Amino acid sequence: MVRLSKRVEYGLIAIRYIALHTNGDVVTAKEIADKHQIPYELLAKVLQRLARAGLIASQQGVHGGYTLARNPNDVTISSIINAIEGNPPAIAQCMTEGPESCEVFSNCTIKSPLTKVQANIDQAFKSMTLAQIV
Amino acid sequence: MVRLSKRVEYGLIAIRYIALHTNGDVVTAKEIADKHQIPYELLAKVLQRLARAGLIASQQGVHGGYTLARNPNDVTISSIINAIEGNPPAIAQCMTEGPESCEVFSNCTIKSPLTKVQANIDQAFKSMTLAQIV
DNA sequence: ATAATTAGGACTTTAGAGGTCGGAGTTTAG
DNA sequence: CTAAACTCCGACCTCTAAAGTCCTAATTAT
Repeated sequence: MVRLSKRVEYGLIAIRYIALHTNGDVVTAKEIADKHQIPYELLAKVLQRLARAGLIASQQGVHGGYTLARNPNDVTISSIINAIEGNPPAIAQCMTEGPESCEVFSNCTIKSPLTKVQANIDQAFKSMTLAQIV
Repeated sequence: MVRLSKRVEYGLIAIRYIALHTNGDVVTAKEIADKHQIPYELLAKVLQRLARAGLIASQQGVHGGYTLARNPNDVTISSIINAIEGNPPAIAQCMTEGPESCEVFSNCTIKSPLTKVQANIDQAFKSMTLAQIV
């Protein structure tokens, strides 16, 4: 419960690695997968999402790979998760998908306190940047 | 991702309801299930766990049911989750089950930052009590 | 041309959450 | 002393979403 997905774990490991190795050179998906023993195919897709979100820059073709696209201080953990998952981390469905997604919304007596807990958690993810984890 | 389980949602709704209705009378599992339209069987088990953990008191037999066993100020959201799930909410496996549970632990480059995020989240769950959600 | 890379859709597998069932133990009422 | 209304609890089924795999482009340096 309240676990981060593997995709997010892999994404964090990967973007950290890229941040540490962006010195002119690009980093390939294969390299990251090998070094950390994580499934290449899955990692590749995570990297693609990070690229689409503009957090990392991709270069195709031979000698292609990834580099960091932003200042590590400007990349929050929250934005990384958002790029990978498509929505921010939420402890309840109605917090990502709105009230109407919850069939018992009107019977739900705990949304208000949960919203506060959610705000705390949001803060935890937003207050940490890539710069702090390299 | 990072969702609370239904069991925890039901547990929170239930213990809140019990807290609100503990005036000499007991509250039955059926009553809570009906009022909130949640599956009776599942709720029953959640209540049993809360009882075993000493958060609520159960009385068996006809006219049996549940009452609150502690002062609402002494019951944290964290302790409720713990009672229901068996372990505290953790964003990564190695945080509940220890380093050896993670087969890539030595390759994991993000445990230290994640531990900090985890601490924040723990705090969010510990700092809110049942008294605050009734 | 070809080899190395990213891009991305479709598919299969797996684990765990959610839910159900059946039966046993406990207590009060009649 | 029996029946009814409860809690208790393990075993089981089901369903979904996460995790992982596979296949086929598109791109680019050599």
